[in-house]
Amino acid sequence: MPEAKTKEQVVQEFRTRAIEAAAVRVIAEKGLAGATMQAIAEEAGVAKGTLYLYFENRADLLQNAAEATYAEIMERLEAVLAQELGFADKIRALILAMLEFVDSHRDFFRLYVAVRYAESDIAEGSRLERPTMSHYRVYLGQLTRLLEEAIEAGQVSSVDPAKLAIFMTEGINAILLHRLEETDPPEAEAEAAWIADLLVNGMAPGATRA
Amino acid sequence: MPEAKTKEQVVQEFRTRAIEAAAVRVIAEKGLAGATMQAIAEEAGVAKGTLYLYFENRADLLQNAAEATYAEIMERLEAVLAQELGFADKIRALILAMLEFVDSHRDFFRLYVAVRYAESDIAEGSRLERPTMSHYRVYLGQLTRLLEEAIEAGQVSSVDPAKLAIFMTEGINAILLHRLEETDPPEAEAEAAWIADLLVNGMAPGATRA
DNA sequence: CCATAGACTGACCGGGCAGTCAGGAGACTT
DNA sequence: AAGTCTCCTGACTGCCCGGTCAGTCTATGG
Repeated sequence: MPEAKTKEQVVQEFRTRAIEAAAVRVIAEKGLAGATMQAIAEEAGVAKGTLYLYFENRADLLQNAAEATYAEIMERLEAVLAQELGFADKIRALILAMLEFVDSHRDFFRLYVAVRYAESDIAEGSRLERPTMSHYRVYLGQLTRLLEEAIEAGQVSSVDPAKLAIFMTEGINAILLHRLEETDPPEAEAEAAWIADLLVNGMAPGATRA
Repeated sequence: MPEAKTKEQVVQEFRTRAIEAAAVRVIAEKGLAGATMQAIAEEAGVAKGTLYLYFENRADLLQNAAEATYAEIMERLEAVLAQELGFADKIRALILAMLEFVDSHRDFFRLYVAVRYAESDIAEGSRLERPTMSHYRVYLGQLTRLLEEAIEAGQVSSVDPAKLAIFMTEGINAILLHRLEETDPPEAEAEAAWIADLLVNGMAPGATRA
C-alpha cells in the first residue's frame, strides 16, 4: 500500500503552512525588515521558539514563505504558457495573468517585491543570486523557449530570446508595481492589450498586423 | 565681490565628498546591509565618530551618497534628452548612454541598484517612496514629455506616455542588470540598437520603418 | 612658546533581534 | 496513577550596530 501520511506529518505540514502564511502577512504589512521572528510568531499565534521547530532559522523561514508565494504566480504563468494559443494571444494572456494576479493579491504582492529585490538578507546568495530565483528562472526559460520558437517560425525578428524575455518580464513588472500604487487602475484587459501591442508591434503606429 | 569660499568650507566639502565616495565603495563591495558606519569610516580612513561631524546619521549619509551617484546618471540622460535628434535616434541614444554608464561604472552601479530597491532602510519613506526617486522622477517626467510629443506628432501610437516611459526604463534597467553579470557582453551600440528597435518597431519582423 | 578652539577619535552605551534551552502542559502508554 | 514522550513556551543570552561624548591632538594666532 502507498505510504499513508501519518497524523503527525499532516499536523506538521499544516503548522508549517500556517507559519509561512503568517510570515507572508507580516511582510505584506511591515516589510521584510519588520518581519522579526517575534512578529511572525505573534501573527501565527505561537511562541517564537516554536518557529524553530519548523524552520532552521529566519532565512529558512522567509525563504520558504517566499517560495510558496512565488510558486503561485509562476504556476499560473506556466499554465498560460502551456495553453494552445497563437503567439500574440499568448503574450497577451501572459500579461493578463500577471495583472490579474496582482489585482487579486495586492498585499501578497509586497512579499514578492520585497523578496525579489531583497539584499542578501535572505540567504547570503552570491552576488545578486536570489533564492527564489529558481521559479523565476524556470519561467524565464520557458518564455525564452516560446520566443525562440516564434523566431524560428518567423513571427519574431531575431534577437537574443533570453534577453527579450528579461526585457519583457521586467518591463511588465514595472507596470505591475506602478499599478499597485494607482488609485483606480484601468481594466486589466485594456492594460494587457496595450502592453502586448507595444511588444509585438512597437511604439510606432502602423497597420496593425495579424 | 562674490562670496569666496573659506578654507574651512573647502575642506569641509572635500571631506564630505570623500566620505560619500567611501560609502559608495563599501556598498559596491558589501551591499547596503554591509555598509555599517564602522566599515564606511574605515574605508574613508577616519574614525566612526567623524562621520557624524559631516552627516546627521546613517540614513543621511547613505542618502547623500546615493544622490550623488544617481545624479550622475540622470544628468547624462537629461543631456541626451536635450540633444537635437530624431525620435528613434534619441531613444537609441538614451539606451546607449545607460549602457555606457553601466559599462564604465560597474561597481558604482551596485549602489544604484541597492538603493533603488532598498527597503525603507534609508529613510523611512512611506510605502515604496524612495528618497532618490526625485532624480528618477525628473527623468521619467522628461521622457514622458518626449513620448507625448512623439504621440502628438503621430510618431508613436497613443498609449499612456507615462506608463510607456516606465515600461521602457525598467525593461532597459533589467537588461543593464543582466549585462552586469555577463562575462563578455555585446557591444553597447549593438545592444542599444536591438532594444531601440524592439521598442520602436516591436518584436514582429517587418519592413523597418523610417 | 603658550593658550585656546575645534577637528577628530574610539571606547562605550542602549536597544533590538536571532537563536537557545530548561522547564511546563498535555496526551499516550502501561 | 505514574511514567514518559512530544510539543510548545518565553525568558534569557550573546551579538551587532547606530549613535554619543569625554578626551586627545593639531593648528593658529597672540
